[in-house]
Amino acid sequence: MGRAPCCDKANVKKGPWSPEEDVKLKDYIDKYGTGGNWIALPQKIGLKRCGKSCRLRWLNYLRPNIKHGGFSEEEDSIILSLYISIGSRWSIIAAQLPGRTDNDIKNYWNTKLKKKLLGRQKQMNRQDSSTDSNENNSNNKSPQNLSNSALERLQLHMQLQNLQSPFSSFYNNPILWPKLHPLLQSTTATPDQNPKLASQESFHPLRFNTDHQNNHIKLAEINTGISPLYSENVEQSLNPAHEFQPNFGFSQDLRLDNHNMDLMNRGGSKEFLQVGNEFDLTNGSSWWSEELELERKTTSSSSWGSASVLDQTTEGMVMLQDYAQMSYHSV
DNA sequence: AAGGTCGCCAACCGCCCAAAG
DNA sequence: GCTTTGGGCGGTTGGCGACCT
Repeated sequence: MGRAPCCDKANVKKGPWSPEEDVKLKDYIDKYGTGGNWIALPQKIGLKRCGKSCRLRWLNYLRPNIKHGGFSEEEDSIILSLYISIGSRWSIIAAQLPGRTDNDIKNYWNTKLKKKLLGRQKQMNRQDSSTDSNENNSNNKSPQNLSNSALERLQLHMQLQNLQSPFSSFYNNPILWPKLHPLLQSTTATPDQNPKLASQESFHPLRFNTDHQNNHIKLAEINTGISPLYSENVEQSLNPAHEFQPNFGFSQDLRLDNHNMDLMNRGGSKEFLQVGNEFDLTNGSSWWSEELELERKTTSSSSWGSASVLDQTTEGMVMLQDYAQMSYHSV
């Protein structure tokens, strides 16, 4: 036997909300709040709506300071980088974009942004194949080992690497970097504060060596500097890489950023940040493995399709390893 | 002008999870 | 420790307008 429905479906109105219904709901919540019980709310107001429907209407439309449409390129970048990093967790992504709802972002992604980016990818693939059709192209990894979701995210990531516009700011903005150790996402410095950093031509916080045969990722190098091109919200310069303390002694130089708190809360352990650390992606003990487990769990019913658990694990590993190589390999 | 197709987006559905009883 | 319940979430649907043939 299934769960009892949350409301009497027969006596509940469905479909678009009328302006009168909107006014009723908004006025009530403005005056009295939700009362912590959405299910009881419509009865109190005299609306023939399901409580969940009221909640959705409020959150997605009536709530103050909601923005609709007109996504900026910066917002595009944030959505994209977070999608690559965490997948379709729209509520988390929405939390990084004030005024945006998860529904809005989801719709925007599905109808516009994804097509925009994958369209560019196809265009580029065509160019690649016309100029170099016989050569093995690392961007065209065999798809049979990857789910659509994973493949899509890989494609988008590679897309990002190759695009100069409109996401050229992506690699200059640590906040937008995908799935780094969270503490490393939140720090900033200017070239004049740290000339050493200013001389860097490019910057990647972590570099990994990957061992495909043994399913390991090894942290080969940590660069505690920051992109010299990124100078927003400057707080202080960072220790150069050689001052990095293996026991994580630099933690006080790093700033937690409320904007990124969600990601940080999900984030990794201090042990992650030690050169030479190896991560066996199959044993469930590392940050990567936790991410992988989360990935597997949250996508098991949809994105991974009907693949077996073993396949899913392998698939996730392939993705993470390739991801580490592509994202963090030194230049 | 009319019918068909496509794209967008508000809203619904059903599942999961945590809190309450 | 269990069942029930409501909130939250992501996937999907359906209506509608714009565009195409």
